[in-house]
Amino acid sequence: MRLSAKTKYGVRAVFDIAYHSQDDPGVAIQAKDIALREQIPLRYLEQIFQDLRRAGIIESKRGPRGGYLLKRNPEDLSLAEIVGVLQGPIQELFALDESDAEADKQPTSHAVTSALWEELGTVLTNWFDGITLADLIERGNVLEVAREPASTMYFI
Amino acid sequence: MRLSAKTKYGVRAVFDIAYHSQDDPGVAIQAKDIALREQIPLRYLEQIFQDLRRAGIIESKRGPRGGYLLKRNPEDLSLAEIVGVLQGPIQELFALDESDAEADKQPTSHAVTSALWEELGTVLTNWFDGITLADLIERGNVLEVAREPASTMYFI
DNA sequence: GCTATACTCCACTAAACTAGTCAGGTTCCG
DNA sequence: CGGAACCTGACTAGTTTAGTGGAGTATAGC
Repeated sequence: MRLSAKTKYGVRAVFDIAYHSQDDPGVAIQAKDIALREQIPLRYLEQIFQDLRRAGIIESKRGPRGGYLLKRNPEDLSLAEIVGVLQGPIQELFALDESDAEADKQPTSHAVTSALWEELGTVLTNWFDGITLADLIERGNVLEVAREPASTMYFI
Repeated sequence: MRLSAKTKYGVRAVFDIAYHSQDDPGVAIQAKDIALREQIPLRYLEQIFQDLRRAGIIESKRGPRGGYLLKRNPEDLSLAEIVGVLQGPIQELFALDESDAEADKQPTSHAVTSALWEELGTVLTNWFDGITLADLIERGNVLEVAREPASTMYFI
């Protein structure tokens, strides 16, 4: 039940976009740069971005000076959404299968534990819902996380 | 990151022991009966019980009239311990690997997200810590979960 | 319009993990 | 001492994870 690398990468990547476009939200951040800064395999990162794009969390621009942008304001983007896209809905992480669920209507021990997992799902969902990208940006600012330049700048 | 079948089985199995030995905590509950009631493959259940026994959560009695017993009072046994044995420590579920952890000392985006996962781990740990077997027994009593007789009773 | 750049789509795979299964052994109650 | 019940460790089919790779498409800038 470990948190998957995909999710960790995804959250960090979205944070990276948000953090590096604080001043100018209109400029696209390139996957190449993100991969470099965040230590994520480029091809894998591209795959992750496809998921996030299809889910409407980011949008993409092709061609030279292309890249990725947040589709919404950081204040309106919760961790729950990002994690939900990359790992599946949080509430379902602890849910039972269909087959198990049927047995739960009778008062068996299933009824006790399934209620438990559902509560847990709710606790987690609320936690993830309560954290926005804006919160993460602020944390980054407080910690004075370096805002590294884009790789292309080195070659001007 | 789904909750594994092993954990779900394990929690239900321990609950089953606790629930069926409410009156007489000294009597051993047999794996065969638990497997039957809780719909768990017997051989797999035995494997789970070995983990729990080695972790000091339950103890076993061999031979005829053998079976499994809680090693502690239900009030002193938290969900955190059971889940911790079967899935690994809860705090580590969201933790990073060694390799990632090194990068976190510098103020990079890693520092932001790793702090996040640590907080999440703490939230979860606290939640699991706060639920004891005694709580589950009470829930079972409230729901009037049937206390089925041992299978051996059918053959007297 | 050409071309380099950057995203896009789809297929593939090695390694790890999950959810069991199986065979044979040990203990100990009656 | 027989058989009920737990004990130990190996084994495996199927799934998931964490990538890699190739070929294609859109576009900015000359």
